Amino acid sequence: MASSRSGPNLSRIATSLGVSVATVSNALSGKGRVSGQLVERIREHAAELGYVPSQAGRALRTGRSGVLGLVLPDIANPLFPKIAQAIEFAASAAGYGVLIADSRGDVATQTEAINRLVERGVDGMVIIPRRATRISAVACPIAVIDTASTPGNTVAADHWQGGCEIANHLASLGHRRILIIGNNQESNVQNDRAGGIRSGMRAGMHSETLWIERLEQESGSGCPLGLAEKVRQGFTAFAALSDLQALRALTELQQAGVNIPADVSVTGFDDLIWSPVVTPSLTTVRMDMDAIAGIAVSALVDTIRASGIRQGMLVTAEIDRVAMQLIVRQSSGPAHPAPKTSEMENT
Amino acid sequence: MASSRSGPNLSRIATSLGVSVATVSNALSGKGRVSGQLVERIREHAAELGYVPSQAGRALRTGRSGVLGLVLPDIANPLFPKIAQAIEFAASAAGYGVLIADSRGDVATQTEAINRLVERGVDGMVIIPRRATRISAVACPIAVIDTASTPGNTVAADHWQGGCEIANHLASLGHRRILIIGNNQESNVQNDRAGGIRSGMRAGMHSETLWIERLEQESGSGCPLGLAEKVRQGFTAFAALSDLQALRALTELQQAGVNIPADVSVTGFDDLIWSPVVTPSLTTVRMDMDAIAGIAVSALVDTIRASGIRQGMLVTAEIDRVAMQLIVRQSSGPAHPAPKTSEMENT
DNA sequence: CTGAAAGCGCTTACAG
DNA sequence: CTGAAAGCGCTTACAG
Repeated sequence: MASSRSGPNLSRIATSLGVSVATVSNALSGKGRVSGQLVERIREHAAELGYVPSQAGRALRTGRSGVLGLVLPDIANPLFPKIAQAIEFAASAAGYGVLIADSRGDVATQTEAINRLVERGVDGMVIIPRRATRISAVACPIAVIDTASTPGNTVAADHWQGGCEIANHLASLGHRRILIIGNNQESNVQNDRAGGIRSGMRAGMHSETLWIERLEQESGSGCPLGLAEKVRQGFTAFAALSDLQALRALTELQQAGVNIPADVSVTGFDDLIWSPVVTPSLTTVRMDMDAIAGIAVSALVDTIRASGIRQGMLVTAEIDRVAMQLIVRQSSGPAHPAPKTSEMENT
Repeated sequence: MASSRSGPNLSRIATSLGVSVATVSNALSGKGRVSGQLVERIREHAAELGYVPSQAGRALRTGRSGVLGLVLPDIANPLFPKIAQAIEFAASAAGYGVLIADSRGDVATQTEAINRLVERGVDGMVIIPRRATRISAVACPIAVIDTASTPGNTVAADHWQGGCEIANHLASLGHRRILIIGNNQESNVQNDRAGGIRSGMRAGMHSETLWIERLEQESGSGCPLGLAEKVRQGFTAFAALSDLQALRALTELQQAGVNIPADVSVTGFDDLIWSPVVTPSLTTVRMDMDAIAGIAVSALVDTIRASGIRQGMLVTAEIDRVAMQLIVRQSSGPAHPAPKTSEMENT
């Protein structure tokens, strides 16, 4: 039994037109020298027949599949829709398809996911590594999107600078005591963001950092963060390292009767889908995923086009960190010395 | 220039072992009759050499790419991570890769996205159609995931029954006046959910429905929903048709000083990532995406394996609607006749 | 400007 | 049990 393609192939077009397959191929790809008239006739006929070129044939011959892999070790990440959309868009514009692979949060399976993609013959891949995972040698060019501070990185949002934006914003509103709320202390991204916030603070400002995962290990998953107590201690700004944590903070504070932004300000990171929709809408910092995806994909594509040999190599880009942009919404406002702020002095 | 594969191929293994490629192929696939000893030697050697079979060669020969397409016309949808993860998992377990395609919300480009996948030679595809889009004939088997009430459907969550679950839950808590909050009236999914809620209400219960998109067309995007006013009118339960709208309702009510669940209950749909994390955590209804994806993918794979001819046909499954499961969390509680509920009588 | 031919890596009847 | 051979659809030097 042979292949079971339904549509016509080059050979069918060729015989039906009384020319050679080579000529048809050349006419369709615009490569070889074919007379204008013939080109037109061939293209017309191909369109009539509904010719769809076989990727398999082309891939086998050229050694290129025209497909890029996207490895997302944490597909449950709420940023995922934006990432996937941006990568798919950039890849599609460059003529590539996108094959996804997920390691379901398991660090061990990341390698397996990568191998599956290699077996499927991807020409290259975009990897967003889980936490501090280092990517070992892979049989194709790879672009890594992570924090700029991670070594072996192709492109990243400038999370540190994003943190600075938040700190500046809060400082200019008059906030002096900031509670940074992160999820996981091992995350490079979250660490950079927190570092940026701290480094962007002005003289006389004070910050503490609350890591939710650590707290939950002691107090159980979904436990309260005790933010009302922090308000009593004089914190007037809650700077979460992701919009998910910001949302958690926002609702916990609201439930405790704290008014946002009259009493305290809340900020997030990433401009996730709910940020503009909650009340009050969330001040946050956005990364330009389209720019990042565009840089990663074009670096990858350049390498693929240039190299005859498919090697395992980390691709680099000219611009390797993309600025984040502050989006001021209603959840942040001027700091008013709270009524109960008497304790502020003695800490 | 020939193909630029880096690794060894069947021929290399064959000559290096002094056997034929056919035998190597048979040994590796376990198909033809090869002596146990030889099989072992071949496998060992292949592993040593790090042999990775060429999908392109196999695809060209068999006419099967081993890849499934996933068409998501609205990749920004917050359900997307769950869908993509579930499909990828099911496909991967069945030995298939997943190629994603997005039409960026544009109805017109849906067809284009589908065509791109066909050109890449997918063996079949899973389509989650945008709104009420009908899928026209496609050159490969397709599985459609939508509402059960949509004609031409492979499998779906039973959104109607999910609505009933919500209505039952609220009824048993003593709620009588329910505000249903949806986004778009054109959505089949949202209509089914709303219909389920209405049909699940008991005698003496009353509901109204608020469509956000329509409201925003008049009052501008991001406008308040006026829920505090609804509370004054005696509504004690707010049943959103998605967790995103539930979140919007929850924060708007909290901001207005309404206590949840003491004063009113809020419920959602889909168990999105933030549902367990907000305060109070959100009562919602979950669909078993793994089950749905499993059914869609296996129906697809069965058809692909069975049919020699790659035709455009809608695949059907034995189970075509999967029950949704109520998850009771803290945002819903017993209805107390509110202090200002005097108006309840006269409406 | 056009065509004949080779070959990418694989699988599958078929012959031995 | 093992091998020789054909052929999937395409592209690309090369010859004419």
